[in-house]
Amino acid sequence: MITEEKKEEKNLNFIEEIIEADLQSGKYEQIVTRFPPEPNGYLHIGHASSICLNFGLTQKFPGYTNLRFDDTNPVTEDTEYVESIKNDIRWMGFEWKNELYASDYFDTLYEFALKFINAGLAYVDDSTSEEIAALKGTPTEPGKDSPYRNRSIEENLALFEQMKNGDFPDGSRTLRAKIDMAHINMLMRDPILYRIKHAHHHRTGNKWCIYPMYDFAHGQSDSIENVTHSICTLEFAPHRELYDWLIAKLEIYPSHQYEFARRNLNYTVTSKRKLLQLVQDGHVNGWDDPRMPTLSGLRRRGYTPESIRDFCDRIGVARRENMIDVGLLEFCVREDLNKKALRRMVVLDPLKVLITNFPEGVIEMCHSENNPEDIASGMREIPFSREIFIEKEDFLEIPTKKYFRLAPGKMVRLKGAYIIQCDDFVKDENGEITEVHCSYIENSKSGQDTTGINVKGTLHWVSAPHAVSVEIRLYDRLFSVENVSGEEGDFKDYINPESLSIITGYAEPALTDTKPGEAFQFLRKGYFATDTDSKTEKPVFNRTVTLRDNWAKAAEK
RNA sequence: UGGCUGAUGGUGUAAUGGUAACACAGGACAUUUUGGUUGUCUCGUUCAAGGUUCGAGUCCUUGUCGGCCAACCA
Repeated sequence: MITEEKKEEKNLNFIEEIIEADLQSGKYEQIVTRFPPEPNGYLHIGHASSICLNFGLTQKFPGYTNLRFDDTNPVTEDTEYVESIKNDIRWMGFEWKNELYASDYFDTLYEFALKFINAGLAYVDDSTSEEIAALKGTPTEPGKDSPYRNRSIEENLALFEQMKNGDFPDGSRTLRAKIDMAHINMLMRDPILYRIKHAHHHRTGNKWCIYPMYDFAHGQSDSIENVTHSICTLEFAPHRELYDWLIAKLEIYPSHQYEFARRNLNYTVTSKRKLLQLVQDGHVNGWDDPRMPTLSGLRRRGYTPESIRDFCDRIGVARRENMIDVGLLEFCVREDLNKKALRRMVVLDPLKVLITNFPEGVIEMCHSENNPEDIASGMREIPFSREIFIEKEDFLEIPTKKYFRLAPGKMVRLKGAYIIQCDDFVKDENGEITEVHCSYIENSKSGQDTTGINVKGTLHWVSAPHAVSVEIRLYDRLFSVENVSGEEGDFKDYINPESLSIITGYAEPALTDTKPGEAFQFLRKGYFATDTDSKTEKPVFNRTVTLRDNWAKAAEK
């Protein structure tokens, strides 16, 4: 027990190690982190890592986590996204201390800009974006000073005031920091601090027509909020130098930035730009399409927050490039659902079976456990009759070796009911098997079997007259290649055309009592979740994930 | 010809100068009224070359390979 605890404490990721050291040295008594989404899209599985990291840190160490919307670009942002983001974070099981917005600081940020101008550290540049780019240089060549770089403080003040007042059109002027056009770090070559955008902002409305850039808003917001550990992804590492420089020159609270590698999942994309395109071009049915790697899509698909948190724990946090197998995500949801999901029998591809020695018109009730992993979930009744459906793939005219399902002369157990033996089958003119004739073995009923017969196969089934038709949506991976962004050309060329197929299934009556979001295991078929489209008269289910299938694996070889 | 950053089984993550480990994936067996679950076993790893050291995945040097950096995006 003691060694186990010790081990758990010892296995810290690199950020936790930094925090542990900061706490131990007395640098901080508590930590403050923040989750800083831009409200320009829905949260996806990659964000889940960041959420678990930022919120998890302040569960593990003293302190708290804020939610801060990084809303400095009004043209792409919207309250719809704000709401979905808040909803998704709560669904994941986390609660923020303060709900904050970078736009709350626009006045302060404007003051900061003035301070910079007065200190001779910022200037208004009349150059076009092309001119700015041309003078910027390249990673190997230094840039050149803008002709507007040495305006007087008074002129800069006046011009910036006019920018704020809306005297200039979009793109005509910017406010730039005066740092060093020859700096080895491109981001330090007089970065743009403010730009003109005559656009309506989702929170400040039309109050502003100039908006701060990320670099002049993010670190400043961190500082205003006394964020101790500002955690972001690796591509922001070069920004850190600017982050620190701005805070130092402003002489404000020194937050510190730490970067970790974003988590990449194979067979999927996690770029808001690409996800937006999938939605807008109609390749999927919205942000919450169950094929989407968005949290709302995963939720609708049937993934549980527990399984996603477990996934994030397992993949950990590091600084190296990675490509995580979606198989791990699937493992996590199976493990969670195995404990929770009620078992139901649903035939997806029916084949009629006639129990020839079972009396016509008789209905016999069978019983089966709702979940063998959870005795408390109880039992349910299942009607049995002379005519049932089994899965087409569960009968073979000529069985292959090691096939222990139904075949002429063979016996199988019907789950929760009788052992049956196949006596005969019927083919249509196309050679298609349309019906199988069996006889049930007396005294072999589940729970009161006195026959001593041992069968290898157990099949799921449903009584034909009692079968309820339900809509079932089967999903496959959205992309057919492992590393979508590693491929040439348009990523949409790699969309899997068979990512969705809709079929009708035949369910036992107990399944009809369901509400959207509920999870079931369809015996031998997989985990399914009731869809938001589901109605009492027409239930709809999404396949979350199939069961592990060793037989299918063996059959492939 | 630049800067920053990284490299441990197929994948992801540990090992903080002292026996390279855990999980997933793969394979085998057992159990099983779900070919599920569970259990047992198994496979396989330090980018390379030098150096320091009694001892190097870890420290040093050089090299190789990967990622990121020239949006009025974040």
